[in-house]
Amino acid sequence: MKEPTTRQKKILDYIRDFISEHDYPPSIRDIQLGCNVSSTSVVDYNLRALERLGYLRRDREVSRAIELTAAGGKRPRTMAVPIVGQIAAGQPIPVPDTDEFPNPDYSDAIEITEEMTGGREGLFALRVKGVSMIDALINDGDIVVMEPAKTADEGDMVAVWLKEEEEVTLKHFHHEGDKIRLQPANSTMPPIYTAPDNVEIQGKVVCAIRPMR
Amino acid sequence: MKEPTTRQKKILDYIRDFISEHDYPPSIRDIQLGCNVSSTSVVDYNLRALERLGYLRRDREVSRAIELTAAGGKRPRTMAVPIVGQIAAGQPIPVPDTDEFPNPDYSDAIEITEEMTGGREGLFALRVKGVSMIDALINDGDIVVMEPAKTADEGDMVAVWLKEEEEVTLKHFHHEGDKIRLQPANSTMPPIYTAPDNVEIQGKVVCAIRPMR
DNA sequence: TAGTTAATGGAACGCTTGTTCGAATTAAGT
DNA sequence: ACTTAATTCGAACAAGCGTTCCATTAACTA
Repeated sequence: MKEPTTRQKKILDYIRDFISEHDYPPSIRDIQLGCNVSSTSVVDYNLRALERLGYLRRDREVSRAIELTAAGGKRPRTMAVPIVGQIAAGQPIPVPDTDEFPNPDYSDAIEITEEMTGGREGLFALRVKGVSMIDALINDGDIVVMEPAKTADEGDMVAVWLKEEEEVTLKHFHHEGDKIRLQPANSTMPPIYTAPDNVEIQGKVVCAIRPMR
Repeated sequence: MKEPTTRQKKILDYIRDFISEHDYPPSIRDIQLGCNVSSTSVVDYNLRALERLGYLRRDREVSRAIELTAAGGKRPRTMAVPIVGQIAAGQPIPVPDTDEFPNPDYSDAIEITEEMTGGREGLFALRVKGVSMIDALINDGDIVVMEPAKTADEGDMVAVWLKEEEEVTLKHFHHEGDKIRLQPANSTMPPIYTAPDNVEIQGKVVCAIRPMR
């Protein structure tokens, strides 16, 4: 792709900054002033060039209808993941009813970039209570983002409810013969071997986040 | 806070959807058409009400200058944190030269919501190499977001370079008498006691993120 | 040197859009 | 029933704003 000129780069940066600050795009005359361009027609000229190069999109005849594309540095999309409850060793995790979406109105939520979610839908988050997940390298207060799931692929990190032990745990999921091997993320810790009908997969772990207070 | 009326809720939803679709806010007449309102003045009237209620902000006399606030469902702000290198036990962490900002043009970056950064500036991120940070409950491949710092407050989790041992470690920082106590996040692990002139603080850990492949 | 294309300036035109005003309608309170 | 406030309407005004046209300058090519 052909590179934008110095002036076009400047305009692109200005649009980026303007949107970041105002949450709405600049007008042509805003750009004119902000980039020391002498005429609106020059701005229009360069915007057309940038549009042709694929850095932005415009709705003609509509004021401020400038939309930056990915190449132009579009703001990444995020999604609000509701924090639906806690996860602790002694109780199954609360999996939200997907029918209730999209208006669960939970008290708290966390924003995750699409980069993290990988486009997955229906995610929910749990706040870790206690240090029982320490072998998954997950601490008290951490937040785990989960995807509802009943089954898992080899190696997925999942939240499983162990029926016999009556506890939930976060482990990497593996088949091993006619048993299930649940491997802690901390590879120095020993795995758990158990029968398939003792494990109930409650969700896949999408990512874990540890905010420092 | 007083609740918006049915019509105002409808307008709010319309604005949200419009921005989500177009990446720029609607004009008053867009809202008029989209919400089946008979007059632009009614839209203006209700926008004023919504503004007074704190659901949005407007720049007067500027077209499409509608900005949704948090209450109104504003898209959260994010910042791109450059991944400037790796963190491993055997080498000091690469702290970026803050003078180079804001155009380091690193190959990779991670988007963090302002909710995480707490408004902090100049952050950088490191990819963890190896399992040497396991006592900080941080695994191989995790990403730690850091804030440049030469000093730390009690309890902060910091990246410290231990001169004598010639290694970097992530610990909670505490003063204890004339010594420094470096406490692992995993409270079952023993702390390190060392002399103040043996520790060189390289940055504060803002948060840790573990994407699942 | 002449000719072509890219880039810039300046100005004016006309649609877009926020604003305002008076009046009508409805809701709420006394 | 009367008053007052809250909403809605329709219309018109004025500033905002994208567009267009023409002239000018610079860079490149034949």
